[in-house]
Amino acid sequence: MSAVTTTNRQTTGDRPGFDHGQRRKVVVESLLADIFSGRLKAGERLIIRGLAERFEMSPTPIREALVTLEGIGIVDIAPNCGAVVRRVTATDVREVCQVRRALECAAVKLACGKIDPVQLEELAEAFRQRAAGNGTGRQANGSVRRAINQARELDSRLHDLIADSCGNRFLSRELARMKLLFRSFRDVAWDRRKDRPDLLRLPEEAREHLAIVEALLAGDTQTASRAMARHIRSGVKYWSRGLPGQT
Amino acid sequence: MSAVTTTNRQTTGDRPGFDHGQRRKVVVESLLADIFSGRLKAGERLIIRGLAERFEMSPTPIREALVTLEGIGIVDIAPNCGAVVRRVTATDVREVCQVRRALECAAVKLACGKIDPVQLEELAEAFRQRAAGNGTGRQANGSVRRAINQARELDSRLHDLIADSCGNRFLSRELARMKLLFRSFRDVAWDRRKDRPDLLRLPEEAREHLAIVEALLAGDTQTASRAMARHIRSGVKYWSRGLPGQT
DNA sequence: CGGGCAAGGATTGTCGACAATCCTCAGCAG
DNA sequence: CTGCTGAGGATTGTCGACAATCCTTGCCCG
Repeated sequence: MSAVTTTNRQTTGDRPGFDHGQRRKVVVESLLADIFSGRLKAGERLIIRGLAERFEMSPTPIREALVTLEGIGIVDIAPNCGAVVRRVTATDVREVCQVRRALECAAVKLACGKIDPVQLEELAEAFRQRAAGNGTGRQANGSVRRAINQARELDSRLHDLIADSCGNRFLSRELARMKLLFRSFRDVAWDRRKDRPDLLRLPEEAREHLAIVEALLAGDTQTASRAMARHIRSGVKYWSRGLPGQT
Repeated sequence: MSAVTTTNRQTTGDRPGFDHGQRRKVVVESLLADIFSGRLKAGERLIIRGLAERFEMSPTPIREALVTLEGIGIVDIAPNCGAVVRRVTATDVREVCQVRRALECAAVKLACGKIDPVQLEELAEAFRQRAAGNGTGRQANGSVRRAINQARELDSRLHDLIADSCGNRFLSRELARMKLLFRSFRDVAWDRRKDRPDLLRLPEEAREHLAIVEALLAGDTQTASRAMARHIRSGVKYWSRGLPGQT
């Protein structure tokens, strides 16, 4: 009955002790993958016994994994009521984006001048190609999907590059945590608007990215930070559109 | 043998089911208190069985509490090796402070104009009294302790007021999480330098706080943010002094 | 005398059973 | 027909025992 009665079979129980001390981790990662891939949707209940059967292990490590997910902020656990994939509201998106903006701007400032120019130039070239906005809205469906996936890929590469180069592991970890939340936001938004994907956003986003990369190449801290702020602010508008207004 | 064989007796096991569904929370809060009060020190091992006996409950909720603490970032869990109170290095302090600075500045900008002026004026008055620096270094020991506690109290009040007034619950929660880390940093620093407490820091800190409050009263976003940045930057110097250099 | 090795103890990680709690829904009074 | 009540089932939370793993210590061999 659950949405996750898929063909996934976790072969953790092959021989006893195989994953000893790693079970929690396995479950956390698998559930994250389920959430981001859309197999688990916001608001869905995570029933321990079911998960225990699916992962072929006892409820204990499952519970611990849910506690971990609660710490990440992607799941809510109500005492005696169980865990629920967090439901995302427009307010949530706005709030998290404000925090993300502060952190990404800090990261981009720190990273400025520390990033390998070759990689930056590579990204810049990719963004330049997409910034023109050629081919908007008259492609085949598969092509659209691919374009979006490529855009996501590039987005990830840029933000990861900045996070990894900022020289602050704690900040990098926080951004990674936030990225998890974002991916679920993004997927929710995508899901709600899959009938009319906002293709105009793609070249716009590429231009925003390009502005960041060029500022980084020029070593202009101020401009890079402002470009990042603009980029994230425009992301908020896109992601929060069509979401329920309040908690 | 443990440092926490104190007189604390947790009366959770009075009658079965009293704390049903709340045990993890109880343990988390109690352990946090132990860490911040110095009863548990950085590097100390958290042995499940011992904690289970102390809290009069089974190992399961204890383990879950440790997983929660790991998520907060105050404890490290190595698979099959157990949980250890995180050892803080100067690099850690610097890194966390950079993140905190970004968030606190964002919060103070958001909160500007939204805070009750009466409470601000109250705080301002308290800081003005302390900013003069009267009575530095020639007080009785108990008086010194009290002065420090009052300073901490005021510090908490200001930062909490800002966090609560910024209108962003997510940001507020992140700041609260970070505050937990900070309290442990602060206490570690205090512990390492208890022989020569840096009393000069107190009036300096009061002046920094005062600058923030006055900017908030004036509704000057820019100035408030800059004052906050300065305040946190000078905190880093104080806290990271005397800590081990690297991980 | 130093280094590798194995047995032992200590500790963690997992399990399945049971108690406590919440939710649903049928039955009944108003 | 509506609202309350309470029994039943489903689910969570807790427990104590056991298996797996790691660390220490003492021994043996080179």
